[in-house]
Amino acid sequence: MKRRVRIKDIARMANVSVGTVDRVIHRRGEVSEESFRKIMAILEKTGYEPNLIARSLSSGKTFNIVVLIPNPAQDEYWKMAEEGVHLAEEEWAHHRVHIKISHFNLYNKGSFKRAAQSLLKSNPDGVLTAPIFHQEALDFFAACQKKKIPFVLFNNNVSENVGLGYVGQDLYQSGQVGAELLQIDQKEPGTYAILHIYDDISNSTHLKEKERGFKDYFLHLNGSKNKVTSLDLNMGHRQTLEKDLIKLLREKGLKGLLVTTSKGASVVSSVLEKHGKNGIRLVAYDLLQENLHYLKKGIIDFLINQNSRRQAFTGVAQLANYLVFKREPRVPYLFPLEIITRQNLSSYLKSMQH
Amino acid sequence: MKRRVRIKDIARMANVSVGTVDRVIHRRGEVSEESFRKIMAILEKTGYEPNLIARSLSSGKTFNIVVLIPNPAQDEYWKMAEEGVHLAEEEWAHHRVHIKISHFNLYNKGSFKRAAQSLLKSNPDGVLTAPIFHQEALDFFAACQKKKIPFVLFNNNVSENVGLGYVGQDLYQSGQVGAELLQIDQKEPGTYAILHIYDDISNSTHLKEKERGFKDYFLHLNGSKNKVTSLDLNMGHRQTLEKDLIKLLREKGLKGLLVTTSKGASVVSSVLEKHGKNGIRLVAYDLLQENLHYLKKGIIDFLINQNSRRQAFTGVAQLANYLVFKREPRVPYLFPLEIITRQNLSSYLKSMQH
DNA sequence: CTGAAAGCGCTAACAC
DNA sequence: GTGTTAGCGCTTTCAG
Repeated sequence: MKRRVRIKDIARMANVSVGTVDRVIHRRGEVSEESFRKIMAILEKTGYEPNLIARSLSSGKTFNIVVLIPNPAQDEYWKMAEEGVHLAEEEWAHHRVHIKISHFNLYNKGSFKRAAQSLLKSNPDGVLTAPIFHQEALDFFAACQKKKIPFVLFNNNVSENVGLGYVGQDLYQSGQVGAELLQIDQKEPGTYAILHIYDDISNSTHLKEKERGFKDYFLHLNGSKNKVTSLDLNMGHRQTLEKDLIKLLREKGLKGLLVTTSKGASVVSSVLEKHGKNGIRLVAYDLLQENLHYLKKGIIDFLINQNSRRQAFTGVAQLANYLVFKREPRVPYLFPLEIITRQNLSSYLKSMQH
Repeated sequence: MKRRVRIKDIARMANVSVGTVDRVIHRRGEVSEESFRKIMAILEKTGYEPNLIARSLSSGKTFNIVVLIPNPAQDEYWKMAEEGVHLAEEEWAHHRVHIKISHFNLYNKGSFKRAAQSLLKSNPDGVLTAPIFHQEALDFFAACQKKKIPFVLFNNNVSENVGLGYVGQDLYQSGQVGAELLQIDQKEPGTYAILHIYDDISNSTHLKEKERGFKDYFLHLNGSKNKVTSLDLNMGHRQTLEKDLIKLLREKGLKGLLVTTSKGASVVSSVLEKHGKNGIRLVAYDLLQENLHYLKKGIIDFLINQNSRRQAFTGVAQLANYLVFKREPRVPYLFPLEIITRQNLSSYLKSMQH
């Protein structure tokens, strides 16, 4: 059980001081050609690996990370994300990583812009955010770049991502999985709908990504004669929403619905429950309380778990690893598309306790 | 951004030295009533949290963990488990945790006993193992207890578990999920079979747990007129195996098969492929190469991912956390029952790269 | 009972 | 260019 080689060991072997070794390890220059070569050789030969724990302890740096996410009071999904941030906060506190959470209104681009503005003023060492508003996010990222503030995205990606990375699911594939779950074992062709249900305004560039996957799935299904539609519904106008929904449900041959927003599932579920399920399959997103309720009841057939909690946790970890240990995140950090049924639900709930 | 309070701060506030503070923190005694009280009060008030990183760095202790698992050459499932161990090894090396892997023959109780014996002689600080052989495992655990060696189980639990904890899935529930996946959207009652397929000998107390869940699922299905059977097949006798299998496949009304061993899936798949799938649903375990092949081909309909890699990784982590940071593992550490389909498979493969 | 001091492995400021 | 040294926060030994 031979111990790891330390800087001190390298120094002795090279007949130099630890200071010099440190300089070549960090390529800080001010080292003679000769020493550099010799030390590098020994580093190689011994397979030196720095003790990152000691490094972080000694460096004495502190880091401020800002997490910019929707207000958790508006949405259980974002509440779970915030929990993940708090978990990460505890974990990284030992490394002097401090986290500040900044909220914006999920349905108000202006609030995002304002929050982003004041965030920039505080000159954080890193930023984690969910780029819900496409254009506004791009502007923000440009500002971050100018100020050389590293940033990580989660929940949804933007194709122009120039940050440190993305943590989350492949939304296109997510749409495909949703489609598959609706279509499994359906013998007859029929109608399948993808529903975007939001509050107030649509901010849905990333929901369209799910829609693409959804539609492509049916397109590539060999010889399928299915009809595929999409529908945008506003939770703000509950009356119209229900009317539109019921109209859809009445359509003959309707086989399945995929609801893209985690919040929208309960609305659809309640209507479907009143109207009668009639074998119409329903797939939705995330382990929100209401969704669990309808899953257990059999109104929702499958949930796809986006795990905002772990996404946020991982997002912070990516950033902190970069700052503290200079570990460049491998991009993107893709999450599995977890399928939740009535039977495996409890195993997911239990595993979330960790 | 006020910094965390350190031992040094506490000491100053209490007008004592850091040594004394350390003594009360660790209840090492040799401290006057008065000092103890005063320091405790300050500890409380300031909400002192030790810096575990610094603690581990300073303590200078090294730990030897032995991982006792089946030979990875025998089985891809165990190969993945070993990968997880290696990952954990890297991660914990900074904390002076050394890991030694010891193999036994998956089909030979004697080899387990021997490996366990010699393991005990090395007096490790902790043990992680998969208790494949029930009775032998119990004997081994008793020995560990006597020598006060903490141990963690993974892959399958034993009800008499007196160790530090269990890392893995709930096998009873696993059987239920398997049953559900076979039964989803089946309109007519029919026959469902659970197959235990092993090499040489059966070591299957834990497979029976899956069987219990499987059977109970159908039992509790309201008003179901399904027939449920179980079958033990020996891969060593390929001829008999195929004959028995084909006999089963010919049974009228056969709707679905659950294969409990990850290795068995490919055998059943190949037979099913030759014989014709005829709408017989097949559910199996784990992301083995061959299983992926048959999943993509549509022979296997669903896989349940046991994630031996992450199980082993987590098992080591539980043990290391206990040894290094004295963190008592919350028991048991249950893993989700992940459902893999053709569409979400790639998301799992990608997410495994982390 | 208590304090002082050395040291874990590494960084960084400061001499020479 | 290079070596020395003082920490980072905590543990542990050794005087007293």
